[in-house]
Amino acid sequence: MSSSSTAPRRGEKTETAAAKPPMRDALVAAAFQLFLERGYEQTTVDDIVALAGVGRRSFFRYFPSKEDVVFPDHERCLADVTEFLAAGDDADDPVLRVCEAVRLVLRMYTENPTFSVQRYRLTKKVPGLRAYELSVVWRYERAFAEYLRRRLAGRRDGSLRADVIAAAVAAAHNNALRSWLRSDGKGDVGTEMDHALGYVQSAFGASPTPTAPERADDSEDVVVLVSRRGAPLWRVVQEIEATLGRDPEQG
Amino acid sequence: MSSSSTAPRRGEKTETAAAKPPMRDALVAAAFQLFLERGYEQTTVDDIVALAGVGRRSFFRYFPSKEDVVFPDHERCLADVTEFLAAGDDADDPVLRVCEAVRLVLRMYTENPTFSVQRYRLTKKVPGLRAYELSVVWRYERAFAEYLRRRLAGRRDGSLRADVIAAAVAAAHNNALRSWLRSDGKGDVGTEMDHALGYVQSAFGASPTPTAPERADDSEDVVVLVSRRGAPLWRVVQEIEATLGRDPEQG
DNA sequence: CACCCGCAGCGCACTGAGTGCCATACGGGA
DNA sequence: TCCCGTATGGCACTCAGTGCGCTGCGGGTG
Repeated sequence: MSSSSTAPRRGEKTETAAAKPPMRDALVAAAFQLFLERGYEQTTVDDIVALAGVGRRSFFRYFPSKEDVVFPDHERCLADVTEFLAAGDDADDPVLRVCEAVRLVLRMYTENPTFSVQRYRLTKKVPGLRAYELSVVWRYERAFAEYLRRRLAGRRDGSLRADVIAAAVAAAHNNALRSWLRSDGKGDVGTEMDHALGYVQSAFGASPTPTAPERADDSEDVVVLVSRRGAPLWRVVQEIEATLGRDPEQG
Repeated sequence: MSSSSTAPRRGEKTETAAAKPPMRDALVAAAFQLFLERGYEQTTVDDIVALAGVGRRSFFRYFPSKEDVVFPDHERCLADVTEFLAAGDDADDPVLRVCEAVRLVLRMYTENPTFSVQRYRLTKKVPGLRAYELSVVWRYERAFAEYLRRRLAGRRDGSLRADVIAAAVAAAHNNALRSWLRSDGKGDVGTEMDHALGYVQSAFGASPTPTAPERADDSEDVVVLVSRRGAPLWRVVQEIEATLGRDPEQG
């Protein structure tokens, strides 16, 4: 399932090579085998440890709860995302930085398509797992929001913008990811993700292709604005600010 | 706490007036009393039913889980929101409709400020409750997204837009609500919520004050657009479409 | 070599949430 | 008076999760 697909039998000491934590992987493999053939709720932790040939207590040393075994790599991924955001340069666009960060999450899914699809089917059926996945996804969103809050600190509505943009990016990611998972991992997620994130960026006024400004010519910024009938002046101003993604008092 | 603040003693039959489900309210009151004085995890269901003077089995007849007693009115509110969205006219702006719907949720909080603030403090401290609240909030977001998906069906990126806008509206709501809850329920949530939702509307191209177009003069629509250096033509077109909130092939 | 120490896993017993089943009490209608 | 539907209480059970102490192994040190 995840790297080591066969559960090493108990008693084998120091496997030939690979698998740093054999026990952990064995538990994940055993758990998914049972989840897929009987269902999540019909599988007890005792069943899992019996199949894996380990003690019950060991399960809870590797996974704080039964739900955690379904998301064995999110903890690591969240750390990667946090680190990536912390290492960012203050020069680059915050929204783009978050969009790049969310691709790290996508990569975690695409690295193991069959595993991801199986998990998706599982979480779709079991309400408890859906709720748990929600709390997992929420932590990514919090990481995005906190990063944006730092970067937008001092700007008008910085906190609000941070929350909304983080939510929008996460939603776009989930939309593209779910579409890919529904199609059993076939198709080009990357392009779909780019498209979804491009929509978010356009909504929040970041240039859509910054890292590779396709066919950048030498034209200056052109300001055009859409105002509806009856929109008061302050709204027009706010619209410009929102589109520019910055406040008048700050560069 | 919620309507009936004192727990009716067991044995009293058919209270004088008010309180349709006395048992339910008594359980909520007893639960919060204990949660506040000992903490959530330090309170067992047995403690709650003992204080309320009812049988343990009755607790789980009214609340599917211990967590549910913390959010006693969300089920009703979710039904209200769903009904409100279903009853919508096809003429009005979908984004605005969702913004109105989210105000129903806000109202549920503001109807009982002290209760809401207490619950906020509780959920902030207890990770399990935060996770549960997440799944509750997620159901509102799903209701928004499904409504938007229906309304945006056929338009380009309809599903994507629905998800992203729903997430943005929910995030704006949460931002304003949390700010209000942090300040112990003081201050004008309504205005803050309007401001937050206005930001979302401006980002997704809805006119910010549609129900009351303040100072509507007779000016025609003016199209202005912000294009960055190097943005290709298709991006400019997409920007216009996004700002207008509709597709060229549709009205 | 003997000793000690730390780590990884194991076993056991316990708490507490959640469920199924049945008994009971109340109230209304035939 | 009997019957029946509903609301509640009580009991026993499963299972997730925890605390504690035991064991065995490997590695360092005298």
